[in-house]
Amino acid sequence: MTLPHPTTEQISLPLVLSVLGDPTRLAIVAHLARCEGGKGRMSCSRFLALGSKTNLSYHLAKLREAGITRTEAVGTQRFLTLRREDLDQRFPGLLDSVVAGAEFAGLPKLEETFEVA
Amino acid sequence: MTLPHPTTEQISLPLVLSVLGDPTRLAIVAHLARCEGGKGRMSCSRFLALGSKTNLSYHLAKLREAGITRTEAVGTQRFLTLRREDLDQRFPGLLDSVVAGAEFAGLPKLEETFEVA
DNA sequence: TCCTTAGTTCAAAAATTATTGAACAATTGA
DNA sequence: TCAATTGTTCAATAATTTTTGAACTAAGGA
Repeated sequence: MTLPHPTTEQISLPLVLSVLGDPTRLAIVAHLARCEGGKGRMSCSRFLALGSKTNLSYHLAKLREAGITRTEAVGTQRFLTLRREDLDQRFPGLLDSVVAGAEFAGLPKLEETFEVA
Repeated sequence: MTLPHPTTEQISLPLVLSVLGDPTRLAIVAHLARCEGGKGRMSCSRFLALGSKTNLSYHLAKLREAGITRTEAVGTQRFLTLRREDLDQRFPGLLDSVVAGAEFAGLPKLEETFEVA
């Protein structure tokens, strides 16, 4: 069961910007970038502090559809990773500046977590 | 008659991102950045190809309120400039990467124009 | 003064996005 | 097998954003 992701070339700048413009989604991206040097996989449930299960599912789908995150299904869980390399290739410097700015944006903060699996 | 602009510190990242996420507004910003090394002043009417007078007024107000552009009134005209220094200070690298990405985003293109006044 | 130009404001309508809860599916563990 | 966990989908609602046209303001020029 593979979820649909855009290819690197399909990633659209206006879409990326508007998807990142939502505080909940920006907090998710900032958290992914902060944890394990931005290479971490993280299950959706990590983000439950940011909203209901349903609403989170909606926001995470937006991130995936915009090409910002990759979602892999493992069992009943979904693991999220930042598509850092794809984004850096397509829009050099964008993710870094957004993540840096997000640290001071007063977004909902999530605890640092360590992903074992 | 001075229009309200946020101070540099008031510029909010999520707001900047969502305002730039609209293709019309992104085209305006890309055009401002392209002309005269991004230092150009440009009257609103330069952008009429992108929409009606009323609609443009709406989008330009969004850009101003987000702190992306500065609008000065001169007679009946409004001149727009990019707030490049403020944005660079607040979110280093963001504007450059957005403008670079916008060149390949298939946005509505405006003619290069030369502002005399 | 009267007209034109440049742009805003307002209210309504249209369109899009976000949020919710109920129902569902798939996996995992007891 | 049964129950719990993880998350999705659907339909409805709420909220926000975008677009439009009519009316308006404020200069500037004839």
